[in-house]
Amino acid sequence: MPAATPPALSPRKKPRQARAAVTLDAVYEASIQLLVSGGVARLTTTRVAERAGVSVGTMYQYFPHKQALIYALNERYLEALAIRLEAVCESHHGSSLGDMCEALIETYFQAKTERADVTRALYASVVELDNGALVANFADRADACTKAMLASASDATIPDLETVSLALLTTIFGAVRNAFERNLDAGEIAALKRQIIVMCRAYLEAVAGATKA
Amino acid sequence: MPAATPPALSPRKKPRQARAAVTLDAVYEASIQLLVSGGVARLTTTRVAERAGVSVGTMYQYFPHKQALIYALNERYLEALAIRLEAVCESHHGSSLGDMCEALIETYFQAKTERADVTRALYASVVELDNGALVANFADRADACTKAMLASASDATIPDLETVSLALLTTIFGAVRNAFERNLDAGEIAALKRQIIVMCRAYLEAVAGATKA
DNA sequence: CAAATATATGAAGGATCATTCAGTTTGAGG
DNA sequence: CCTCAAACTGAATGATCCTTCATATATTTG
Repeated sequence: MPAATPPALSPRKKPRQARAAVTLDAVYEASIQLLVSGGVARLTTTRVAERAGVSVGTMYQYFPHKQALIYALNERYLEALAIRLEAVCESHHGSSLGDMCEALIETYFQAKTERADVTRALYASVVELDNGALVANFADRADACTKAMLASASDATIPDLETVSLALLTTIFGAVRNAFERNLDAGEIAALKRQIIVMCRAYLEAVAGATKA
Repeated sequence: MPAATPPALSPRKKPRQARAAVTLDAVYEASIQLLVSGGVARLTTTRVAERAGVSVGTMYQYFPHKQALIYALNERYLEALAIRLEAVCESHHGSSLGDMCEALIETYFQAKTERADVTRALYASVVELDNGALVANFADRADACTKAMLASASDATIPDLETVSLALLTTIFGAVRNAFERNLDAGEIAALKRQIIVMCRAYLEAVAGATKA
């Protein structure tokens, strides 16, 4: 179930014709490019329209205001990210805790670093809006699929799944974010990723209850 | 050694008389209040001046532009935070790895949550400026004192101190940041803190080489 | 093909703000 | 008490930017 977008931030209308969809995509793409190249400061309605090759008025047919545009950008991004996480979690049902850890971390790091500039741009853009609902929805989905995965582990049972799952995700998400804040390069991030894997595995082993089989 | 503030962001002049110092403090205080109450959007030069009880012109005697003010706010905050981290690290030289972990995490969580509104406000304000130097300086200090502490552990020796220390701090800093993003309440944060302690201890044990004594 | 609907245009309105500077007040040193 | 520098004032300036709307064009439908 996709996030329940707050009415004040939801798009004005949906495109019904093909060219409208093209326009919308152009607007999204232009927005990302501007965010990447110059941060939130460069994201101007005029500039977005210009780069997208449409007029300002057109944008306002799809978004009631600039915030709604930024909101939509983040919504799309988080939706895609959530889908990837859900996919990897589901594909690892029944695995060992260690494999789950590794898969989860690899996937998240991969998703965040494969287009580092976009990641960075969106991290920054979030400040412009009330992202509570957005983050909450994403977090809920991530929590849910992670818990389901962990509960299906073949080698151990985890007590207090709720807490452990939260700690695990908070660590992974946070570590990546901090890595971006520190401006670590690709090599350093890769090294960090390996350490986080070691750390999370050690954590799960420490909290895992009765070892199966 | 305090950060080498980039010239473009450094204060215009330092106060020489007592009243000037009072003014500066009022400006800082007003800025924080505004940030807390309404986010970056409410941080207007006019509003800051008004709430601080001074005129706009006065502010511009101390800060070349608004960015410099925000920069100074974050600089002060990170300076205080770095000092606290350095203190706790130094006071735990010779302790066990487990105790170090706990102390570091307790201190950082405490520092960040005792005035959660301010923490949140500053997290958001950072987007307005090029905080690279600021973050880098803070990170270097945190890395340095953490490494020194870990190297002095009484119970074990850690190989690849550089990498391990980075992973440890990235995890702790990141987890806290993510907790704020998720809007966790005090109770949930406390629970998270306990898990992070368990996790980091398990990590250090996993990577610790030759156990001493 | 004609009416209805969807999409696009972009100049103009209106509001907000950062920043300046010419002039005033306050405090310190002699 | 007098002088000079430091500190302070706040209206005015200039620039930016979001948003609207009257109008025009394209597409679909009947």
